[in-house]
This record gives sequence, structure tokens and C-alpha cells, in this order.
Amino acid sequence: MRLTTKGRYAVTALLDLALHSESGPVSLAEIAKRQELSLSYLEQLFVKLRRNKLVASSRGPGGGYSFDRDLATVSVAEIIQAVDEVVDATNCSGKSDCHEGQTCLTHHLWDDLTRQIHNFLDGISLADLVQRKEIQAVSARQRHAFSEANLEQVVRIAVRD
Amino acid sequence: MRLTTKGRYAVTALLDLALHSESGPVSLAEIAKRQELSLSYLEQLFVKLRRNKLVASSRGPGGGYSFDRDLATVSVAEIIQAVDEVVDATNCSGKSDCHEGQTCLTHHLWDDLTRQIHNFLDGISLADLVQRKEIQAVSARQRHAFSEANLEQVVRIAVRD
DNA sequence: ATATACTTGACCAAATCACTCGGGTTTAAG
DNA sequence: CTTAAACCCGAGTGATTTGGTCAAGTATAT
Repeated sequence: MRLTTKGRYAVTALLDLALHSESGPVSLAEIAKRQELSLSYLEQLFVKLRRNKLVASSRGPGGGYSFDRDLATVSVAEIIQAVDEVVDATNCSGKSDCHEGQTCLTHHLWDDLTRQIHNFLDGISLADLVQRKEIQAVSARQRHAFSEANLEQVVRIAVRD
Repeated sequence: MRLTTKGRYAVTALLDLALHSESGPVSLAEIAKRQELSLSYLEQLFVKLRRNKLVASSRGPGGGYSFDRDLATVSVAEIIQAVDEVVDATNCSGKSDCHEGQTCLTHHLWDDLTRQIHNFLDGISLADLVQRKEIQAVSARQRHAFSEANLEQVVRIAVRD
């Protein structure tokens, strides 16, 4: 069963991007600072996200990432799949060859669980998350901590290091 | 997110035990052979299962494991928890201190997912699994491969190695 | 020009996984 | 009362995965 920081970071980063994308592209340095994620690690994740057409990038000063698509069409399931391969609870990657080339005793159980998880994550879009009260509250708190004014300075210093 | 072979093996082994427990205790050697699991590994798992009062053991020749409780009261969630610690999709083990001591942007999402998974696995008991058509089919196939008659021999040879 | 920002690939330490090994101890059968 | 079946237990281990870092680019807005 694969659900690691890779998938979690990707969702967090894209949600941060969604919450700050009104005024043009957002740089990874900003996201890294706000969400306390490693910049180099984020870079790896965003390569995959871009290849999977979830985001578009623009280079050069003032560049960064922006969304390619409507937020309502981007599900959490798709994000995780983009960076993390498949969410699958079976031992055989769904191939049903878990016991001497045949289905093992509990294969159907794990298969059902996988479907359950996928349905849940597929039913939640970035647009949904942006609407959520709890998330708006957390975001507000983060805006307070990193007020728009000093964020640039913070990033500048961080990048210099 | 923790859902590894440990949890899967435990459920498979207990299901095998449930399917063969009419005639007294079942030895781990039998289960290991039938389900193609490592005996030493199973031993480790059953220590935990016994400590969590899911099974009872009887030592000596003719001994083995048997159920302590009604199969309808043993949920898959409990089995996994017994051997595998907690199934938890959050990064902070549910403690909500994922971002500088406070809730991270996506905490609620992973928390909901965890609840979702737990509810699903909690709603399925060993009694349910034993009833299932697909599982009965797999079990029948296994009985055919290891007919009751030659199983003893197979186990005897395996143990000798 | 030049600094900004994305792009890519190689590399790595620490942790975890899925076991094995080598010894026990208990107890029913012969 | 001996033997062997079965459980009991802790230490160790190779392979893999995780969660990154580092170095060296390329593209582009100013």
C-alpha cells in the first residue's frame, strides 16, 4: 500500500498553489517556504506533475507554476497517481497471481479496499479542498505568519543560503 | 500509511485458520504450507495475535492455534491493528502537529481518509469473509491441491528440511 | 548580461520490510 | 520417561524504499 510523503507533499503543494495563484505563476521557492517542504524535493515532484499535465511552468524571473486545468477537474487521486504510482492495497498489484499464480484467499478483500480508497480520493477535487472551512482557516493562519510583504524577503534569504 | 504484508498475512492466516478449525487446533506448519507463508514469520505474527487475545494456543504434539472468540466479533481492522500497529494516512500519526506544531493544509483530508479506511475494515469480520463465495471458491481449490490425505506428508517433509 | 527560475540526473543515509536463524520451553504420545 | 511436535522469542540481515541533497545545466524576463 503506497501512500507516502510523496503523495501527501504533492497534494499539499498543489493546494498551496491553488490558494495563491490569483496573481500569476507561483515559484516553488514560495511553496517550499510556506509549506516547509524541501525545494529540491518539490522540484522532483513537479517534474512529474508537469509531465502529467496537471500544471504548466513558466521560466525566468517572475515565472513559476500555474494550473493547466480547471481545479474542479483535478482530483486528489490523480495527483497521487502522478507522483506516487498507484494506490493499491493488494500484494500482487491487482494482477490476481498472489498465490501460486492464482488468486490468494484475501485478494478480493484488498481489491475492494483499493477500490474504496480510490473512489474516496477520486471524489475530492482541488476545488473542493479550496472551499473547505478548515483549509481556509489553516491558509489564513499561514498568510498571517508569512505576510505577503515579508514573504519576498524570507524567500530571498532562503534562496541565498 | 501502513498496510504491508504483515497485515495481509495475518488476515490470510486467520482466515485459513477459520476455514480449518472444525477439528481442533491448527498448527502453523499447516497454515504456512497451505498459504505459502514463511513459518518463522507466521510465528512472529501469531505471538502478537495471541497477546491481543485474537487466538489461543495449545502446545505440544497435536497442538496449534484456535479461536478465542466468535468469528463475527473479529474484524479485519482489529487483526491488522494487532500485528501492524495503526492504519493511519496522516503524516503526524493523527497528532495534528504536521506543520510547525500546528495542523498542515491537508491534515483533514488524510484524517478523513484514515477514518474511511478504518470504517471499511472495521465493518468486515472473519465470519463475513468465511461466508463469501469467492473465498469459498479459493478455499475449495486449495483443498483440492492439498487434499487432507497428503497434507500431513507434505508438512512432514517440509518440517524435516 | 545577468539573475531568476525551472530541469535533470546522480547520488546517498536512514529507515523499514520481509524475512531467516538459532536457540529455547511446554506438553502429548509412545 | 523419553522423544518429538509444536509453540515461543530475540537477534540479525539483505534488499528495498524513503526522503531527501548536490551539481550542473537550460530557458527567459528584465
